[in-house]
Amino acid sequence: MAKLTKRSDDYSQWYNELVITADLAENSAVRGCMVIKPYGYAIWEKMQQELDRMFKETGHVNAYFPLFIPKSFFSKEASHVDGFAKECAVVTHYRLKNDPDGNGVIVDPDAKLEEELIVRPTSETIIWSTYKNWIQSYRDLPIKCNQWANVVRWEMRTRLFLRTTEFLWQEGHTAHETKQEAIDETETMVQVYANFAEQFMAMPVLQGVKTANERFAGALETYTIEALMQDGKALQSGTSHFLGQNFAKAFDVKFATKEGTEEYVWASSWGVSTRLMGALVMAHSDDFGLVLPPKLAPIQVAIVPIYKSEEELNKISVVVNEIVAKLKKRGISVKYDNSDNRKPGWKFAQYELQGVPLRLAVGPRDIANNTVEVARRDTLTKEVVSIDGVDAYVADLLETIQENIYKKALDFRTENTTEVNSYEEFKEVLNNKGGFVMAHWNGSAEIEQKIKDETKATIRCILLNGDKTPGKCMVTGEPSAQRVVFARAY
RNA sequence: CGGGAUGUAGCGCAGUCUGGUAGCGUACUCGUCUGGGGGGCGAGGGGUCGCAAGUUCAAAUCUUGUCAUCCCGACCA
Repeated sequence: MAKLTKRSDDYSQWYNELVITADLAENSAVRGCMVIKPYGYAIWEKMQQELDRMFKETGHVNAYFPLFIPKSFFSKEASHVDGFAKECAVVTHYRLKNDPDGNGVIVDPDAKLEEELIVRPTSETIIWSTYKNWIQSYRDLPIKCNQWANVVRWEMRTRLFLRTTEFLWQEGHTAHETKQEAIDETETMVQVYANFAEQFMAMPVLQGVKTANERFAGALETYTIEALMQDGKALQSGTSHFLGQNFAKAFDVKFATKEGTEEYVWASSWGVSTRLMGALVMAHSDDFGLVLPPKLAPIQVAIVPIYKSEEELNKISVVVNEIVAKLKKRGISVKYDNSDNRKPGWKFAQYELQGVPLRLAVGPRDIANNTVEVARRDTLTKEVVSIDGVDAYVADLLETIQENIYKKALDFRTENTTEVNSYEEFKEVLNNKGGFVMAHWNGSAEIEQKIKDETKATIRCILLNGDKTPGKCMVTGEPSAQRVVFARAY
């Protein structure tokens, strides 16, 4: 297998090669759609597992809504249509037939649907048309549903995990009695995402709200978590939307209050997608391959035996099997790779490429000395330690690695966050350094657009708990309430 | 949808200009020596050259058409 392109040579090629060679995903026969391979899917499953647990802890339940949405539902919320209309796949027919000219099958023109169906790009409309039937009184509220699903957005250009035509995600949709309750829910969920990103992905994120330009189609407020990739570009990694009463009004969802009056329901929606896989890859990995945080690694420890003869392997296996049993007892996922069709050197390189946090090697020398060689993926360092107590050692080390890669990412972000006070300085930092640029802005959509047109940088968010010192807009000199976060983004 | 490029073995590519036996690397199969960082040697299997028409004694190579993919731009989680 050839060496990866270096990040410094071509970051985007490095990413593409890494996703494929680490066996996470590949392009499929369908344009813009990917095949998530077992190793990549195993990481996604671990993400799902943790997120699902966090959703349930915060009072949510899972449900499932249809893939298809009647076209008429879509037109009910005006800004929502505007946002998604350009990227919707549409089902127009329900039957094929044999081509009378003998060229395989064709769409049967007699099987045209009376009402065309949209393949969901997101499910607000189908869900709110359903919630209408579920909600009569305040006693029916709140409703806090999540669904794990696939969605389709017909993108022009796609990249594995970062932007694909079909992708997997979860979408939470909640209905509340009061405005404040819906806002609280929106904020709770962006906090859940931030906790997940930091504690499990070891990826520091900024929390903030989007400007009107960047807001979700149909939302009154969009909260976001923004992560910084190693090439200095930002990646929106999760969003949580306060939808106000927009969808309740569009679908006529009202409830009877305690006082006997009738009110529209307040709503939120929130989601993260397989894009998180892209974030995970770009946050930690290096020129040797993937670096996975132990908490999300499908294999936390790989053990490679080094032997000449079969009897030597048997001796090693006895010792290794004990180690495996002890590690499993601690809940550590371990793979003893005693396959004989690859050489140790090949296995070392392979586990490195796939980001396995720890690799143990056991050979005749170790058997003689009662030792094992422990290699860390994050630092690429090796140590020889005693087999006695190796399980405790490994358990500690996995925690250390989790912390270390988080710290490394956090240091990187700190180094690549720059305050600027003039538009000149702003452009200079963007072009020469990248990263998050903290600058004052007058709050107008026009200036935001002008900056985007001139520099390709967008406002990633307005920090929830950032520095609130006022200043002057870097472009117009007008008053600004606080600095906002700019960056070039994926 | 605009600009650029590419379709030849599972993968990566050469061969195309100048038409004449289908090639290389890697992967795969068998044997053997090996094994503490992507092994060595020997033997072997695998391709209607994207598809369709045309020119020619002869087309991967020339002509026309067509399909697909990738990269760069506008859209986006």
